[in-house]
This record gives sequence, structure tokens and C-alpha cells, in this order.
Amino acid sequence: MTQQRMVILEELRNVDSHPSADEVYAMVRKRLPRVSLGTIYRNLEILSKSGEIRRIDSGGNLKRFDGNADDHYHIRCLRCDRLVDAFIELGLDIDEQLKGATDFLVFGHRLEFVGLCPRCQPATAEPSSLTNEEPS
Amino acid sequence: MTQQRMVILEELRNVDSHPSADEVYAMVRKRLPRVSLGTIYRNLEILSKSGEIRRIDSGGNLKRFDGNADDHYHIRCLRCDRLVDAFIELGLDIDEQLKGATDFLVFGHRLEFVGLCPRCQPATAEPSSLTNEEPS
DNA sequence: GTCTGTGCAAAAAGTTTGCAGCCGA
DNA sequence: TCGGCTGCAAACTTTTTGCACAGAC
Repeated sequence: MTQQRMVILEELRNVDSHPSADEVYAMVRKRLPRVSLGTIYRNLEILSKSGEIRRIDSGGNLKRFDGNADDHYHIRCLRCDRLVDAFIELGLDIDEQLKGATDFLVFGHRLEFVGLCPRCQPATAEPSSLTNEEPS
Repeated sequence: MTQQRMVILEELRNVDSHPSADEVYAMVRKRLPRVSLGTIYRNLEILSKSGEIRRIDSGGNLKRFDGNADDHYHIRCLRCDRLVDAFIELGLDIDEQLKGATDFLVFGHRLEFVGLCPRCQPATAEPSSLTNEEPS
């Protein structure tokens, strides 16, 4: 556990903003000005493989990272792309629903909600102008 | 509606493989050898904005496209990255579960199942060696 | 004839990797 | 010490964009 890796982990645990690799880079560089982007990527990879953080791979162009490795969902703002924790329990086991309907061995699912965050709600009331993608 | 756009749409509707832009490019080039990748990207964008196809933005490095614009889910193989349709109805309105638990205006959700496809099941029985990402 | 769409190529954005030297167990 | 980690830079992958010309209406 090098200092770099430690600082990355600390910074990630101190925010609830689910930053991208670039944002983590900016955060870490305030404390370790000579750190490199490559180190950030390498450590984010290592930390998520070891289960200390979570890589969020759902919609969106760039990957985000979550200092909270516990199982939980997120909701993304379609306007500003902000990602916020959604601590809910679904009322049923949705993986279970799939058994019998697929010949895959089902391990789990990735679920992300989409909508408008409080800040962006005044600006837009038109879903259609925002979403032209996957399920709605 | 140019010939290029038409061919892209036709090819996409003729497969159930959810190809990436590059794969669409390869498919279209068999019929229009002089087509350019830029044209593929531009038309995939236009077609998904107009609702004739669907852009799939969930997990994975590159975006996939679906000639079937009807609402449905997918399951992704963690080993070979193949994406297959999963035509199931969830037993409840999961967006509804979120109301009250968030100050977002909820428009919908993106859901993708993950697992092992039939071809890859013999090769691996170890989920842990495959997934170190979002929900499970 | 106009105006959008195309092909081509370069650029942008995000991520990965090779390498030589440094650091921590 | 010594193997893994770092900084740096270059490379790679995917997607976007500028531009001049062609094709559709």
C-alpha cells in the first residue's frame, strides 16, 4: 500500500460524488502534486479488483468510481450527469425473474436510474428532449 | 433518408447481435464499400435520436446499437461480452420504488443483466474471476 | 440550385502501456 | 535488497469534427 494508493482511497471515501478518473486525479494532485494520471488509473483498477472501491460502468461516457463498495444503486441526472446514491431495496429478486427465460447463467445485474436532479428540474420538464437511449 | 442511412438501418434490423459502431461499419461496408466510419457514427446518432434504433449505453467499453427499438432488457456475457435480448417483464414497477427515496424526478432506469452465456459456461464457473464491478 | 449528407483525414477524449528509476516491506 | 510501484511519455481505442465535394430533392 503506497502513499499514492492510500491517498486515492482516502479521497474517494471522503466524497459522495462518484468522480471520474480525471476528477480523482485532480483531487489527489492537491495532496501529491507529482502524481501521474497513469498511477491513478492503475490504482483505481487495483482497488476495484480488490473490492475496496467500486467501478461504475453503467451509462455515460466515462467510468466513475465509488468509495462506498457496499451494494447500492445510483440515479443519474440526464442534464448535468451527476450521479447520486439511491439506497433502496427492490421489492423482489429481479435476477430470479430471469431464470427460465434465458440460457445464461445469471450472476447479477447492473441497474441505474435516470431522471432530473433537483438543481436541474426548474430548467427542464421535457423528458423527451433528454433521453433517446436505452430503457426508460 | 440517404442510401447509407437506409443500409445501416437495414443491417441493424437484420441481426440480433447488438453490434458496436465498428461492427456496423464492417456490415455496411460489404454493401457500400466506400462508406466512411464518420458516416456510420453520424447516422447511428441520428437514427437513435429519431427512435428508429436504440443506443445501448450500459456496461462495457463501447456502445452497442439495437435495431429493435422496443423496450426490452439485455444480458451480457462477462466472458465474451456478447449481448443477448432478455424479454422479461419485471413483476413490479421498479421506478415506483424510488419515489419518496430521492429528490430526483425519476424518468426511468437502465438495467442490464450479467452472467455467462451457454458457450462460455463450460469454460468458467468462477464468478469472482470475472466481475469486480458494479452491482452483482 | 440548394442544402443536407458524404468521404476523408485530423483531432479529441479517455485509457493503457513500456520503460527506467525509486520506494517500501 | 529486490520486486513492485511510480512518473513520464508515447501509443491505442473509440468517437467527434472540419472541410470540400457529391447527391438528393
